[in-house]
Amino acid sequence: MPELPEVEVVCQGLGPLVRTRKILSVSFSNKKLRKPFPRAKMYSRVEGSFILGVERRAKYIMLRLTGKSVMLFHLGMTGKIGLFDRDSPRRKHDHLRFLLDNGKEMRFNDVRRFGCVEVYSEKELRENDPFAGLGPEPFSEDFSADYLLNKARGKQVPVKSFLMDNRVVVGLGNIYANETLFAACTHPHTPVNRLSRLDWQRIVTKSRLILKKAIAMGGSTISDYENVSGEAGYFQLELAVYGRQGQPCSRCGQPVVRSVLAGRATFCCPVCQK
DNA sequence: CTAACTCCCTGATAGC
DNA sequence: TGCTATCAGGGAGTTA
Repeated sequence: MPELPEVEVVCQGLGPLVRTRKILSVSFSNKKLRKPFPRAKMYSRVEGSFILGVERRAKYIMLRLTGKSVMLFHLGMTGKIGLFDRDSPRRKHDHLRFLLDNGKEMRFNDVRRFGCVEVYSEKELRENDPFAGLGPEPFSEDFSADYLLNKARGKQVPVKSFLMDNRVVVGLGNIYANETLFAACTHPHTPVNRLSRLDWQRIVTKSRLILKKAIAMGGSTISDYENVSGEAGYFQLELAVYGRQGQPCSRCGQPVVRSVLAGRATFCCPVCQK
């Protein structure tokens, strides 16, 4: 489900709903997510704490808590966070429930269980940074044509796989990597060492444009993404190539072609993207 | 080292 | 109706 725009929309929606709220108790399902629940830390660091704020880093949702604690959520492919009345019926695949001091419950639901939840103290965060090794945020100055040109030196990975690599840049997943390359007129299979500084500049500019627009439109709902209020996004209506194999390219009318790159569905217009 | 492949898991959909 | 195969927004780990 969620790439940078979807995670950003969730964070923006969640913040006002939970900021200043106290977490009274935590409940777990009997199935583990990608990693086992950090139960001990949930009881010692999360229960009884207040939520100070919600931020996004890469595709993580970060809740800052009193007591110098941080709780991280990763939505994986099908993770969802929502606010519900404490007595409302639980849904299938609700794996975590946080009872708040206003009668609401924050619930983490994840069908495929590729998501995860972690709890850190600020000290642990500094000493054992879970974000170490991640590349820059797409909207940061560090994400530049020069940076990419340098990072790509001597590598032959296809540019689409490169953009989806967290160590290169965070937040771009399969949808937005495909869309960025279409907008930048760059073929997804191009080995990265063949791209010029100008090519990279186009990629930087277009990726930011697309991510920004996707955030403004509430993200892309392909099958089941929804924001904290259970609403779908609209950016899927704007997708130029993702999922559109056989349909005419919006620029030249030739059919969009689907291929597979590193096991991921890849879409491009072989005429417009060189 | 790089790049490709495999696996984690459930559910929707297509084809027989 | 029901079976089987394929595919899905991510990412970590293994293999050649």
